[in-house]
Amino acid sequence: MRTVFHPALSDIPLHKVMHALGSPVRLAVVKELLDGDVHQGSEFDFGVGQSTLSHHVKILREAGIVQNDPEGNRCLMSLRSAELDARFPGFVEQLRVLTVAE
Amino acid sequence: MRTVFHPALSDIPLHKVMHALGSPVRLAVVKELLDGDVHQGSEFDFGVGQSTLSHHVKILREAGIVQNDPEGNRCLMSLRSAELDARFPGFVEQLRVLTVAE
DNA sequence: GAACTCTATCGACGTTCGTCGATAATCGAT
DNA sequence: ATCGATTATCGACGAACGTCGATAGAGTTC
Repeated sequence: MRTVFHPALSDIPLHKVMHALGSPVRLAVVKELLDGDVHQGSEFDFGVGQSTLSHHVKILREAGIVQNDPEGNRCLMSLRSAELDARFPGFVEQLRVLTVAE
Repeated sequence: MRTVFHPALSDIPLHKVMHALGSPVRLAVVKELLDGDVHQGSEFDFGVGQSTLSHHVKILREAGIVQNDPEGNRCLMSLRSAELDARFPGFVEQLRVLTVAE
């Protein structure tokens, strides 16, 4: 968990963000993070194994969606709301609306 | 092109829409359709072959994003804006904003 | 009806994806 | 120092994806 690389949002094309959100598991993660809090990997249970969830989190991070900080043992993560909103204005709020509806 | 099946938007989960938009070619198609007009397959050139484009259009149709009508020889298509907006309020307008920015 | 245009489908191919289990590393608690 | 919890990485596997070229059908035009 050492070298946690977070790409600049300016490097992320829209289709990559869409692709990252195009999976039930990853969308579920994002939905949890939309409350703005910092969450830990172990609190999630979306019916996939631990290594699979870790994999999905990595994809969300590399798509610029999730901020991922190791703290002690745990995998802390949160939405990169401000940066996402600067790059894709209104998109985070839109996600909030859409995921509530589901 | 006979049996053009269009799924009900109520059957489409959000992650499927996201997945459909998670490809450069398909996003480019949608971007063109955002003007609200009816477009024809042959007017697009996104650097992929004809069969590939046809494939992508099918995916967009099956994701509920595109209305696809055969008329004579041609493959006419348009955004299912109203239905999308009913199912995912604000999303079409959001797409308009985001794709203009790119 | 012959030639041409537009499109869908097919089969193929390599690539990416989603998943798992096993392993190892790190940390906290005992 | 040991145990338990949390996580990242690895190797594997089948499934899905993106692409192509070839083919065939349906319309249009001549």
